[in-house]
Amino acid sequence: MQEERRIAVLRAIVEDYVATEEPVGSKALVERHGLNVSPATVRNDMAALEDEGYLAQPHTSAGRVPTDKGYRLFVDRLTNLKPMSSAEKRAISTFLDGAVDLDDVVSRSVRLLSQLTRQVAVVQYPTLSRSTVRHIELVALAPDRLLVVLILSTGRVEQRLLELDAPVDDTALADLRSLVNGVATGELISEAIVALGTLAAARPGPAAEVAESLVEVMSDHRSHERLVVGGAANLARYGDSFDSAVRPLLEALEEHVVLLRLLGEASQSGMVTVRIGAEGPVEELSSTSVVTTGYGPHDNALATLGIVGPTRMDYPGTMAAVRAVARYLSRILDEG
Amino acid sequence: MQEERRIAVLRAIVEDYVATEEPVGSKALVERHGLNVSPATVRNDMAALEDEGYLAQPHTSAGRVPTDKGYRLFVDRLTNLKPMSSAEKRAISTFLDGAVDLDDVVSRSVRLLSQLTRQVAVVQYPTLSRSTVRHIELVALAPDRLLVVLILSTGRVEQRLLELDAPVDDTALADLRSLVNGVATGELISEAIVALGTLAAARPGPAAEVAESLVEVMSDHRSHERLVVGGAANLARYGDSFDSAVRPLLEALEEHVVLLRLLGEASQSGMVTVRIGAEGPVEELSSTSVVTTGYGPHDNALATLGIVGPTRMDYPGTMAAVRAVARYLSRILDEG
DNA sequence: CTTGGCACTCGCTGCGGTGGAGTGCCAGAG
DNA sequence: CTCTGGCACTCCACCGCAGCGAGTGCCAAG
Repeated sequence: MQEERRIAVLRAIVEDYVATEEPVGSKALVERHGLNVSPATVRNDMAALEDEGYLAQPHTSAGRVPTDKGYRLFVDRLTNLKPMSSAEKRAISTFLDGAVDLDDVVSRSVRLLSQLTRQVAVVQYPTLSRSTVRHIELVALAPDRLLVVLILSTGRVEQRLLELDAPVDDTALADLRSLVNGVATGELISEAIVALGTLAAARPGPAAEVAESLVEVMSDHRSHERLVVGGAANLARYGDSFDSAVRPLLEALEEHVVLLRLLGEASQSGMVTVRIGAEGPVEELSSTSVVTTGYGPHDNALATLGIVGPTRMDYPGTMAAVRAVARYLSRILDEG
Repeated sequence: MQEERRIAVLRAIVEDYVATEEPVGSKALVERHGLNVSPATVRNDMAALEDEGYLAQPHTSAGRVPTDKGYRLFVDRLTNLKPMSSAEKRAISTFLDGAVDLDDVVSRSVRLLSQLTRQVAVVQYPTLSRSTVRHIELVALAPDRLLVVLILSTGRVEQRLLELDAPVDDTALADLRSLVNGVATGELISEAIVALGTLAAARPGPAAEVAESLVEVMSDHRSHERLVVGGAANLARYGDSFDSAVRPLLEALEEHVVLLRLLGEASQSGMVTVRIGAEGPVEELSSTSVVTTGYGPHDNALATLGIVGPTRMDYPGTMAAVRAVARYLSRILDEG
């Protein structure tokens, strides 16, 4: 079956190229991998793969290099990911088990992920939109200044200062507190926003002010979608193609809005998504790949995590690492 | 006065080298700057400056390059910083005035500073240790689970979950709340820690637990000294000397502990501190300079901000930008 | 102390030649 | 129809070499 062998050749080329960073030729291929055919045969296959757009040569009479389409096929045909070694598994648990709060969990995850994959890691905070309101607290800093504190089921805490039009006394504050809690506690964020909106319309005065402030906090895009980036030092391994590749990437990493779009569509937990080169939505990052997956308690993905790296990367290993961290993280959120 | 001219020569070399990134020779020097002497004279001065360690040549028969010691002298002899253009001044105010809370102020400052200097900017959060306790709030998530919220005079809010040994009811909670607030509100963090410590010793039970938790939050190093980094994309301008210079720098930027040591000793607000090359405490960063200054309300420095960049940088401009941002930031904290 | 002159150093650039890895194609064998 | 060995060909990467030019150090004169 020559079709099957071609896939094997492609796989071998991808593996070699990822390992050596150099165009790979027919002779070296048959030697390093146990292909029981001659170099000439492999050459024919390579020519065919090139015609179909899976390979490219930097210049005539050089070895072949996978194209984005080639990586795509390689990833799609990937049957089983490189399993985590027991050392790696141990590293994951010792790394994450010591975390004390949500911030800590997230920042540890970023470090872990960037170390495991030796790439730039990105972890999004569990999104508000699918979590529920655990409690709302109002703290009087002055008679007409409130601190509005929103506590979510994920352990996330958001707060905001609110200047009231008129001062309120302690009993009025207690009433307010139980009012907004009665309306919002236990609800999904999306539902709480609606409920507080109607409350604001129905009860003008301080209640409306507080409710509006809460709605603002809940729908505030910035706090909605916070994320943490780590492992930028791994970019130093790019070496060549520096200004063209690293600079836009570094810029994108600081533009969290862009990053969020990058993580954007990655779906349910369990499924690892790979975006190769120009498949992504950010044109400056057309020479990088993004490996992401969703995570969250009870297998519904509250947020996304993943890595960004060169298209020439160890996909099986990276995908396995991303999946493993996401699973462990989900488990932790389950417990907390 | 030949001594004076030597300083002028050094200054001219530094300026040219910073601008061109290339070793500068005697002829180009007299042309570009209005030195009314011949190249030969300059050559003599350069040889003298090299003997004294202020200059170096990459190789025989190349131009001269300033040494760290040369930059040091240049900076010390700096009488007046490059004034901010009115456009820059406008940029600063429009950039910072829209900020809504402390997080926002800090992150905007980082962006601003990195854009003004085209270097990597670092801004430390106003330190807890010199700020005071504005309010403490206890929120019952469950009968035996409290959320302890600490609000500081800087607007900073810290929170922590606390599992109690025994459940407390609402009235007991109110008592606890007024107890800890009575002891700590209005105090400096350092004093509040002491007061809460004695409270914990005197009143075992839930009060002690709450007090200990608060002490922990207050002395927690991690929350103590948070900082934000921005403008890493500017590292792309390093171009050459890549792996040797950028990689350790990127690593240091993620190691906030290291960065804090770097900002460390920078003193009162108003004074801009410059650490050149190996003068700093981090040996991996011996080819970079750090320009920092303190900032905070009422001219006492709560925290430090600054930039990290190559020793070959525009010191007058950078120092002016750092000072300008720090002043503006201090003013904002004054008002808030 | 400054200046012009002069010999010298040495990195940078462009050039041709060579070696070798790799290819494409073809004819023959299974 | 597929695989294989052979062969001619193509280029890139590497090397050594020469010429150029910017820059220096030193010296003797103003």
